[in-house]
Amino acid sequence: MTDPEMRDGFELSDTRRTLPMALLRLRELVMAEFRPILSGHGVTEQQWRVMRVLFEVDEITASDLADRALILAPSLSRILKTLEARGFIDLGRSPGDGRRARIRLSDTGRAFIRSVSPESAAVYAKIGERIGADRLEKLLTLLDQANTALDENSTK
Amino acid sequence: MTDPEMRDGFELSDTRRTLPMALLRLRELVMAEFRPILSGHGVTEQQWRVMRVLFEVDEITASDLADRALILAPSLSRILKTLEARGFIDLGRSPGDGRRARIRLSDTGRAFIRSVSPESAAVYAKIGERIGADRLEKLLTLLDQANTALDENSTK
DNA sequence: CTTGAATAATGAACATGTTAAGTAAATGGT
DNA sequence: ACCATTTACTTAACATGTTCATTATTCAAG
Repeated sequence: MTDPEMRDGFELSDTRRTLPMALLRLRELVMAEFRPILSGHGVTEQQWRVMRVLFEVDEITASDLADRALILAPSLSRILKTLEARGFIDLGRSPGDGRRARIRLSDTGRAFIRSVSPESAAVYAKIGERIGADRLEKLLTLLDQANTALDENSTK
Repeated sequence: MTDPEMRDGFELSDTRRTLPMALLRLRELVMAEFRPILSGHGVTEQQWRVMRVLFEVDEITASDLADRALILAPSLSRILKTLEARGFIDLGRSPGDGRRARIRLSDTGRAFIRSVSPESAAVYAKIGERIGADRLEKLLTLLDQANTALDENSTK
């Protein structure tokens, strides 16, 4: 414990009620439900995220993929190698710009997503029920608003 | 893109509006503000989290510390070694139970926390302003409620 | 057309996440 | 007292996070 008398306005908040911890805690609880499914199919959470994005876009650059999957470029490089080795994706180069990678989900990868989707969607639905549909909606909205608020005066 | 006609009630949500992604995205934005401070003082986010908890409890077990800092036991083992090598913590064994570790923040560690606290608290306050005080409160409350909802029928 | 700066991706090094296996100390029955 | 089980922690192995350096292209002057 800290001395209760030294209150100068710059104390740290209780670790149990800070935004970063609250976000991390909930995320861990949610992912604890998904992880068994994914590992049961032999993919990590991040590999799944990458393929999910690819499932939505048909073709994308590494930078854009990294942005949308919330994965740093160096991590993505490694993940793409793994996914290509498994035949889940096709890697190429952008015709117009030789620096850019062109990434696509293969038919195998697409079939894989489809095969895991029902389980994943079912778990997500169950989570939604436990939290409560309207509460979840409010939460997503607030998260989105906070996101926008912090993203504005960013370095971009 | 997926065929729009195959809607069987088990489709995946748009990756940009799922709870795990929203939580991760906001967390990354928040931590992006803190990371420069912490790395400027030579500690990682996780090391800081561990020391923050130790700052609050004076003495704790490895398991309990792992729970409160949201760090898995194997990671914690490594982190504790690092922190001990820097002289930030004192490691011992519980007198009553030889299996349990007894972990305490050293005076050096305590002084370190105090020296970084003002910057950390200032950043947290700035984030609170950007998001809005009442919105942040609502967010923390919702996060806590969702947390409780998912934690109840857990395996414990 | 050449060269220096910017961009996209990768490689390297170390810290952490994640799961499984291993070790040592307590616990509960017999 | 003995022994199988449980508990608390540690190691190991591999994937990812994080920062910095490097390579390959492209771009932008000049």
